[in-house]
Amino acid sequence: MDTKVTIKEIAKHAQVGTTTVSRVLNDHPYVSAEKRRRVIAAIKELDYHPSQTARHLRGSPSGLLGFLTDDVATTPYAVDIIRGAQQGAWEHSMVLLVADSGRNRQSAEAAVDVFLEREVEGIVYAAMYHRPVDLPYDLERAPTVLANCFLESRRSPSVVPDEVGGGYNAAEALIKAGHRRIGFINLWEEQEGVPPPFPAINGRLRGYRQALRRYGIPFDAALVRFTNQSPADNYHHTRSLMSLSEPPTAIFCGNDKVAMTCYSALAELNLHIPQDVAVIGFDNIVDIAEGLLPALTTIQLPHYEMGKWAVQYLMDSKRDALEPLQRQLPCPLVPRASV
Amino acid sequence: MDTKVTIKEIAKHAQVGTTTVSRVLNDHPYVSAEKRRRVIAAIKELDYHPSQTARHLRGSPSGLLGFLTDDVATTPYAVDIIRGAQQGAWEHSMVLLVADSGRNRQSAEAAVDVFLEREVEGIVYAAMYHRPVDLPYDLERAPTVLANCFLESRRSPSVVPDEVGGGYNAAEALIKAGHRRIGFINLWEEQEGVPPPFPAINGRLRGYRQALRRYGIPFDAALVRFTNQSPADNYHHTRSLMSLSEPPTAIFCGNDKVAMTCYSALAELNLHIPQDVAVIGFDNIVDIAEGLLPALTTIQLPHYEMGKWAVQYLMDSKRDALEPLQRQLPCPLVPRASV
DNA sequence: TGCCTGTATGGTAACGATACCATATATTTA
DNA sequence: TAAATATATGGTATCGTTACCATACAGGCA
Repeated sequence: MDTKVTIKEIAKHAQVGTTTVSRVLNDHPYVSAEKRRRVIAAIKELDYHPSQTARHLRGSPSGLLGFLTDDVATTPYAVDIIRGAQQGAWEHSMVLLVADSGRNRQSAEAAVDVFLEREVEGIVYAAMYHRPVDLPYDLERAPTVLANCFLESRRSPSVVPDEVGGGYNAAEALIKAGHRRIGFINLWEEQEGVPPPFPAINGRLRGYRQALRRYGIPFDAALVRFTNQSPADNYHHTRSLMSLSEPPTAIFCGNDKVAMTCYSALAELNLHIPQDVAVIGFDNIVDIAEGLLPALTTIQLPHYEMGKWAVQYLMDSKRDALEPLQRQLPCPLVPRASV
Repeated sequence: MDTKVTIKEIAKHAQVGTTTVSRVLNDHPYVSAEKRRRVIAAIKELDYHPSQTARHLRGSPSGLLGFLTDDVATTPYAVDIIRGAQQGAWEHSMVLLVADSGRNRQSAEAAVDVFLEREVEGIVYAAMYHRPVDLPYDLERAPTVLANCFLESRRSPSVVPDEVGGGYNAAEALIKAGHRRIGFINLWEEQEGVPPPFPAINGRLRGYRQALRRYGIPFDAALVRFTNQSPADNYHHTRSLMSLSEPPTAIFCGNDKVAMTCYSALAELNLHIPQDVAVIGFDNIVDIAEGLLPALTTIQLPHYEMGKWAVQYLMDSKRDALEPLQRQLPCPLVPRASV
């Protein structure tokens, strides 16, 4: 690189003082048209770019946001959170600094230290699946918004998917298509025999029940299953549901992967989708949903929106303390051909 | 936040000069054990963190790397490139600044300007699928490494998947399992009737042919198909392959999505995988590959590795000019149950 | 004893941009 | 016409850190 060009050289080149150059750069008044013109010409000619570093040292905000994830790579589209955050940051003329917290608390602390050394104006802590988390650093250290996760204590603002609404939307879509017996293969993840606190599981079930109630359909526990998400288990539950004395005419699958196995199981039974049985998924893993035949109707998780919201909220409440608002974003229906 | 604590306060608190504090911070010699102890104590007590901004202004390198993507979100795991880059950066004590280039050249230029204003030490330009690109900014502006894409001119170093090797690996896995008639449903993407230059397509086909040649199996053009990637077309080609007078005993699918449709088509024909027909995919979209029954044997794209390599190369050749090395990383076999 | 070298220490000028202050001229108002 | 105000302009201290310089004193050597 050539030696970087500074404001001084612009000043010399345009035959003005450095102050005048600074005034032009920041649109301050009290610069004659003639000098402004000369300065702008010099900037163009020398390809000058102001140093953010110097600006920041002088007192301007850093223009930096930290984005910290747990790197548990589960569902691939969760990374849309980062795209949303990036977009939000861009709209506020901010840049995103990303790090992942690694597996241990120590390297997470280190990542936050790195953020703070660069004086980020805020941190988005994002989880790859919706769950409660322990923040791996002291909350006081920087304004923080949680995305796709939350603190049990609710002391930080957070933005998460409205799982209840998503479950409701799924069930309602099936009901509106005329179904009254709706199987539900919900997710499950044992942890030492204790029911997991994951909002996806309980929330979607509550939404499912709400929809039934709303449309006057009695709840039948036999229709609700829990899968450990192995294809074998998904398969088993589909078969089991369909062999009930009064089998469902529609199946709400806990996620698109379950739906995928469900398709195969139904195909083996020679049941056609959606004529014989309607199927609805959850997550909108596009590769799966559009790859299946017929294409899978499913529910979208608002990953992109959560990332964007988190940054937005961080920016909006810049000066004030951060209200620990717990925001839920809708999980809309993505209608395709399976209902 | 409290007013940030500076080196001066540490100096006062430890009753030494600022220079001594700086020396302790940077492990310079000529500090007595006693003063070193006092300084370290003061740093701990006041929770001091040095300002990277000031350091950088003073002349240290910025410690920043820019990561720029085209945001064409296609295959979800491509974002592993960013994880790899992040990991690589971390290992070099660098931080990653991410931006996406937006749809148009203009906003890409703007993103690069942002990078340069912060004096990134290098830029990784990553594409979401393997292809030739036009760099949306002037190469001279910063040392650049391309990941998952390349310049036609090859003037910048780049790291891409070894598509030929991947195709070879897939075909070889099938051959080693005893298959001699191997169908290949390759990808295709028409662009005004002109065959696309995408390396995935040509490379994998070449690999497939190499493997056949290596094992003395004659090439049969009837076994090679091209799909526009719509489920309908994938389906059609599977059926068509299986209705040949001498149908294949194994099918190499251009990607996992194709394989997914292939599974359904074979199920309808009452053909079992892998007993009747073996299937192999490409991409290792885990949600698909592990969700299918039987689990799909496939080829892994080295996304994570490309990200990491790009950063590594950028760092290794920091001082010297960047040799325009064109690196190919292997696409290894991921054996599961479908072969 | 005088001089060098090695150790220890702190003052201060940079780095690049901006805010404050001082100054100078032009324009308005009493 | 004098005074007050608006417009224009540049010098310089400052942000937090480090490099350079100056200083000081210890011990080693001739």
